[in-house]
Amino acid sequence: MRNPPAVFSIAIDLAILTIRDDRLAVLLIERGKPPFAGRPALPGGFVRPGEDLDDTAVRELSEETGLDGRTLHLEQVRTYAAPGRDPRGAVASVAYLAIAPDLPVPVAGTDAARARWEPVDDDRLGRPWLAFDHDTILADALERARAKLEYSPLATAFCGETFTIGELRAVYEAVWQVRLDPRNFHRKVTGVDGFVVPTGERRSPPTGRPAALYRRGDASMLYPAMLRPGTGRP
Amino acid sequence: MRNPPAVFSIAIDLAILTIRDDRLAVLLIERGKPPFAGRPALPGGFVRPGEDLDDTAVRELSEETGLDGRTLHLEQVRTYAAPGRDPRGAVASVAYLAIAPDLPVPVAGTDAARARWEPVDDDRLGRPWLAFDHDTILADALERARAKLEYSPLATAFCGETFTIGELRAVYEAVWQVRLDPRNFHRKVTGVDGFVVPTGERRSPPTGRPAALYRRGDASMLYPAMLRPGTGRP
DNA sequence: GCAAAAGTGTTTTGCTTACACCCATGA
DNA sequence: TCATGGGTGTAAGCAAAACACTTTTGC
Repeated sequence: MRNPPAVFSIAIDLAILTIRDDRLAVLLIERGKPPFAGRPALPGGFVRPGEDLDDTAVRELSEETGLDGRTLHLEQVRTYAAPGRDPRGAVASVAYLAIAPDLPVPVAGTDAARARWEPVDDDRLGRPWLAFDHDTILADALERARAKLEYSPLATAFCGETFTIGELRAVYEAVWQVRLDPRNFHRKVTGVDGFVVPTGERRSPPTGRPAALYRRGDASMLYPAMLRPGTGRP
Repeated sequence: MRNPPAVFSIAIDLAILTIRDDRLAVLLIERGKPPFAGRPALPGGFVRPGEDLDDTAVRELSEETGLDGRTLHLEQVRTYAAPGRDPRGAVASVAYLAIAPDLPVPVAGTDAARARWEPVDDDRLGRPWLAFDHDTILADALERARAKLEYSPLATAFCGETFTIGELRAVYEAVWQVRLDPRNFHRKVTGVDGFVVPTGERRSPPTGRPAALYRRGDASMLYPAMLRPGTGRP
């Protein structure tokens, strides 16, 4: 054939996000060998024969963090295959976004010793940081998460089984990097049909009135949407 | 290595959408050889060595339709790599969504003889239709287009350089498969900052008052958004 | 004049915002 | 009783939906 197809390995790279200390954090590993030895990178690994992409994502999530990808939110973001993006050769990367509740610490696992949570902020994303093109991948995954908070119940994936409205608000504030009015937020969230349902339980904060506990409802889309402030005009 | 990476060819498959006779249409080719010989399929082809995914998409678009991908809207949707999705072996497919103005007919090109526009409706998408997993790919690409009409000026990509508000409304109606109130639509569209700008010209329809012509503005996001009706509650 | 499409005005209803205010708890 | 976060009330402003109405063309 005059124009033979290129041949690729396909890697899955995971942007695993959580909220720690009210700040957005991403799980990174320190690369042990070249290329980019010693540099932080998104965890990931190669698709094996007979595996679908989602399977690889679940497996890598488990191997790198001990997290169970079948119970976590996990979604494909996009694919990167620019020539030269991986010095080792033709490697396409399929990026996945994963959302985890606040965890004690990266759990034991094959590669967990090299893993750590790192805070993410717009400042850090503006400067070169991660190995390969992982800065771009992280930025794209984060933008996906930011957008999906608006019209999907994704924010609940950052929370445990039950959560308070205040915790849910902390998720929105950390991911969007904005301050939201607690009073309006409360009304908005509880007014969206199927977003959260009260459990009847309460939880006492360190100080202050106990907050009602909620669990995730069955809505897959939010209506009305939780629109980001500032997306509008000046 | 105990778990060697799988090796893939990567294909680009294009969901090229346009509006013809006020109906949404997709460009399909008839497959000439097995697998799926004689079945309709999305146009596409393999990534070549040294090519980035976007480059392949632009090249294939040109080869199959004569369209210039550099002037058209073209965006990656997602990647499919389920084992067995291509009987020929390990082929991953990166789906692209392309939007074209109404064209006379698929233009001459390498494979253009096999290409044709086919109307798309929800009815047809419900039944098996295309080769490979292209039904799924088309459905995902279409949903992407439907969603982006809400918050981006994507609809203008279906129109020529200049267009009337009525033509723009026809785009929304065809893609969303709904009827929109012409009067409210007019006000909404012209009220969105940077969506459309008047050229000062007019165009006479077969019958009726001449409509003002507009061209695309410089907004990249719409505010307020053009929300789909019916997404809400009953 | 008539049909057809363009475009404006008006009213109702619902969501967002801003902010005052009350509630329940630990120290 | 005070600080702190939880939660409700209210009013202004904007946007969407529904629909009456006027404008401007071809025939």
